[in-house]
Amino acid sequence: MGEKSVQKKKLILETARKVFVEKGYKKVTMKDVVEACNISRGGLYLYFESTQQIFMEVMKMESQEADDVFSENIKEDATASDILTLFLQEQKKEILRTEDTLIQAIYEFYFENQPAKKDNFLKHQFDSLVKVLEKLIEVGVENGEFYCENCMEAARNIMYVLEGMRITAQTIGIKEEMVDREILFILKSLDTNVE
Amino acid sequence: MGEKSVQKKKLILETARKVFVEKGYKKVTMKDVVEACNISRGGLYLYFESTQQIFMEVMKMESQEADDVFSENIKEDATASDILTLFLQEQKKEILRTEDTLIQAIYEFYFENQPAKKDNFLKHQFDSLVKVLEKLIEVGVENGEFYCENCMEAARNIMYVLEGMRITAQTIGIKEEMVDREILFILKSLDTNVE
Amino acid sequence: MGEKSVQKKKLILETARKVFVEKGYKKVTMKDVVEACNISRGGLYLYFESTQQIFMEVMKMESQEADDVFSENIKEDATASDILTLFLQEQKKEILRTEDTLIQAIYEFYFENQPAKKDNFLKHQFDSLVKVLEKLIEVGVENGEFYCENCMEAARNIMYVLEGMRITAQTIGIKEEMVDREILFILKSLDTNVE
Amino acid sequence: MGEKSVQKKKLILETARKVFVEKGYKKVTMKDVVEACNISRGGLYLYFESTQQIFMEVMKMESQEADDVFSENIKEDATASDILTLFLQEQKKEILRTEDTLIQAIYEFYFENQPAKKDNFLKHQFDSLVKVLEKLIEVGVENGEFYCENCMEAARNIMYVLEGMRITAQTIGIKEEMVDREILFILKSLDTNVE
DNA sequence: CATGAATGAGAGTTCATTCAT
DNA sequence: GATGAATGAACTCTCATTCAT
Repeated sequence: MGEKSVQKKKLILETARKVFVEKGYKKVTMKDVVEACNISRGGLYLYFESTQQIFMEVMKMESQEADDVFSENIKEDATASDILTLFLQEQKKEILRTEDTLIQAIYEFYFENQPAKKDNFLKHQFDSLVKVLEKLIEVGVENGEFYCENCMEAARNIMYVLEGMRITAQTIGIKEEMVDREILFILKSLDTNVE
Repeated sequence: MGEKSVQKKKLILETARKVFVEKGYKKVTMKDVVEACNISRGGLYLYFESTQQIFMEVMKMESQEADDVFSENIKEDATASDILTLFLQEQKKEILRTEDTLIQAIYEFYFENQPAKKDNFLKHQFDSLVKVLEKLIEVGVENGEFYCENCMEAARNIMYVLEGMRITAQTIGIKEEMVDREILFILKSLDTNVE
Repeated sequence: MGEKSVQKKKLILETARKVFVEKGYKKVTMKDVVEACNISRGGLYLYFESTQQIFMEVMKMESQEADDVFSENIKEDATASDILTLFLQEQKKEILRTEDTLIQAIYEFYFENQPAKKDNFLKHQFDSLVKVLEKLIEVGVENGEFYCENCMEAARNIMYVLEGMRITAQTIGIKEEMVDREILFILKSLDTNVE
Repeated sequence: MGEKSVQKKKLILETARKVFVEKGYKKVTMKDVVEACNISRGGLYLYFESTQQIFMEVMKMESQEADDVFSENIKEDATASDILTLFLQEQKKEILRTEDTLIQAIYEFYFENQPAKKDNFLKHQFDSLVKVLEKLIEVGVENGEFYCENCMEAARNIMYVLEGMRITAQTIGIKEEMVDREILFILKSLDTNVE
């Protein structure tokens, strides 16, 4: 595949992403993508053979781009507490974002294409965030920033709370105030001196 | 609509439920329901005019049936701690159940049919469970069974954790062990004397 | 068929008439009639087996009722000219009436159920009106009221003009002014002293 | 749409025309057209989205083709009388033609799609023929070919007579002899020296 | 590589007609 | 007689997918 093809493929993925953001996963048809991309019906099939394949590549692209945003914002002299707060603020943003987000499409995708598959992007992300949090809490405890009786469980618990808010935001809606209360609750449970 | 019709309608709903369990919400067609019910194409339209309508009635039926299961199991002399434990065990069962559950379909439905509608069954259920938990914790604290610094937030936090596990179970999978750990974490955070 | 049945049949026909007035002939379904009549689906079939049959009976009913309206309005001492004028005014009313008229339905019916059938209600009506006009003109000529070079043809010609206006009114519309001009044209051609 | 598509579109219109000739307007379904054209179900939708659209284009095609037929037959040295006679002969042919004519379908179409719309093909045709006749009679009178007391009304009157015969032919039938008599009647009323 | 016309399977929906009650 | 539930044929419309150019 030449340079040009790579460009085109990328263009298709970026346009398709918008379609998935708009319509979720299941509802999207090859026709939708073709029309959004302004390419020919047959043309799309040269690059992708199903919406499933397209979506998987969209997610891959998405995760590559998103990975670094968080780490970029960490200052050199940041404390564990700083980093955790920053992380939770990022999560809050994502939870409350209702536009330009693939989250519904991703959930839908994993409903259809059941768990346990090796390249479960969602699982990978979840697990790696758990690890980051565990490390962070460990460091925070060592520094005396945090105090917790069940530190080992805290990281995973935080992730479930975040997931819970994420799905709640998508289905029954959630107010910013509620997200803030939960973040505070999390920080307090680590015995930080938040007010 | 006579007595017989009511029977048939119920039969359709029960059969349709199975279809939704199997295929989720969006994928289900009127044809699917027709075939599962072994009725004629036109026959279904005598009772329902869309899969959306069918699904909403299935949810209503489901919630009516489910409502009492929990309360039936509460013993006369149960402590707040007993009841909370029972509640969490019920939730655990639901979270881990991957067969015969409407959960994916419900999420899908609410992706498609956005929040804020008065008859948002999911929201109603969430809110009422929050209230139940709040009351329970309040009673538990009064009895000296629970101790917590942020009692007011605990109820809602528990719900988000449960929601988080529920969606996690559906998308990336969750092991029983993990659910147990979270339940324990919750109980410990209320300072019960769980070991 | 008992007295009661006769009543019911008449009720159906009257209601069905409204439906035909509203929707024309071809578009009307048995279902439409059933719903308009507030009777059961099966019930209608006890009396009629198709919309065609219903429509034919509606037309029969219609023609029976309409027959005498014209003759009732003729005064004892009316001249041929008076009667012709009265007739043309009646026709004008019918041509301009766009509500509560079966005319479109009737045309549609005869498009579908081709000419020459014995009981062609439209043909019968046309022919009898031609005869009435012929007689009228004959009398008028004898009385010296009318003068015409081609009297024998005049009657039929008038009928075609009226038919032409009738269909024009239904398809491309016609203004009252135009109808008046044609009526005047007809009267002048009979050399009446119309101004 | 390429050259080839234009060809195919035309082919569809020509085939569809036959279907409308055969079945009228309302009764024709997209399926009928698909089957008559020997194309695929979906194929037709690439070109047209409803029978209404198809029919309107069929009428447009028809009128374009018909426009010139009349004018082509007019000789250089034709008198007004010649032209009028030619015109009436053409009309006679059309009135008596019961095969291969769209007339019923057109009436049906305009029953359904009521008057006053700008692109009312029937109205346009009627009005322009009135004008042609008016001009013709004017010229004829100037030349001394015609004599008439109500020349201004004659043109429109002729059109109504023709329309009347046209609809009569379609509903209750008309014999050639009758058409001839009316044509003669018209010519005589213009005081031409017809025998 | 790219196009877009063409196909045909399949979903939604409506109704004439029947038939057990 | 009367009902209305049930059936199944027929129609509309949409798309994934192919293929000649």
